[in-house]
Amino acid sequence: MKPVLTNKGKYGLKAIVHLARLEAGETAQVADVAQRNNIPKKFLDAILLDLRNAGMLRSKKGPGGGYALAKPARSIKVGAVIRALEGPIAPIACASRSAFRACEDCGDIDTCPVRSVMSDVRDAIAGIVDNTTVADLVQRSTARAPLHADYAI
Amino acid sequence: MKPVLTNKGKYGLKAIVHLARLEAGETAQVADVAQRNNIPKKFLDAILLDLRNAGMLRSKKGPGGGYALAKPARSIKVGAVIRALEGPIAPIACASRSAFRACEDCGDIDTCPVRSVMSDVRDAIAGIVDNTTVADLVQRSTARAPLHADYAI
DNA sequence: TAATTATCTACTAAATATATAGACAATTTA
DNA sequence: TAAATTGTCTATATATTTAGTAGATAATTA
Repeated sequence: MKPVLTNKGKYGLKAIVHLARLEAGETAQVADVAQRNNIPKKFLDAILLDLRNAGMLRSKKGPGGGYALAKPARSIKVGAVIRALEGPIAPIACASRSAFRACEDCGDIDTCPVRSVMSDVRDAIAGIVDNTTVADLVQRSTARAPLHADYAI
Repeated sequence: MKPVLTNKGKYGLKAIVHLARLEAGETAQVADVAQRNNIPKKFLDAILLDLRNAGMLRSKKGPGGGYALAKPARSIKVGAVIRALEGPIAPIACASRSAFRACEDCGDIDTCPVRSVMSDVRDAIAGIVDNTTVADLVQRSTARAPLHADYAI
């Protein structure tokens, strides 16, 4: 298995977490997001545009402009970000729900053992990415203490 | 996400299921496995060699030779086949157990939200592929009736 | 010895990932 | 209105990976 999550997806997730940390009404510029996260600026341009076109971000041109979330971080699923930037999450097209396509070498799709196990994998991946939100990522990246730290002082 | 399971892995799984269906002591030749599964013969050569070197198959040269499983199908995990042919299953190197590698752009690996969620994804994938054996695949590809068909005649 | 079958090395072509360059459009502020 | 700023769009370039092919070599059997 080669890069399932490419740099594009990784950069996009890092950037949207960055934006989710902004105060309400605040915007961040691409150059700043790029620098703070070690992302090539021009590459990030295209990534943020994809996320904007997917409805997750809003943008504003000109001085004082920049990017911000278009909706609450808790309503943006990690799976949506990944699908917008990388396409379907299924390990193989014949196991995809959103972009199903039969293999040319496959005789009977209903009894294909590869498709069977890869469908299970697809569901397992979706179970994680569609039940984790950008807000969850913000919380994880902020919390440096172990879980249940609220029991401590 | 691009091809997580490439043709190499798909062909390898199909081939090992083919071999798992053989009678005990029987072997199959590469040309036959290739033809029956619509796999390019030369490509399959390299794939079976990898699986052999990983200890899952045994081979014999000359007339009457061929390939066979080196151990019971129920002891060969799908995850082992995939790892042998495609490398680590983690979606990103920083979330891999067997081939961990930090991202160059990552500041603090312990609080990286991308690594956190991708580690969950890795565990979810492993939960499937390391709990499914080649014997399971044989069973699935044979059973055409719905589950619990044993209640029917 | 001849036929068969796996094994090994090298190479090619196509697709994908990872950017970079530069013009253009919108907005703000002086 | 002019100038600076910032996002948007199109095109191009390079490196890596995938997917496969070609051909020689080694082992085994009949």
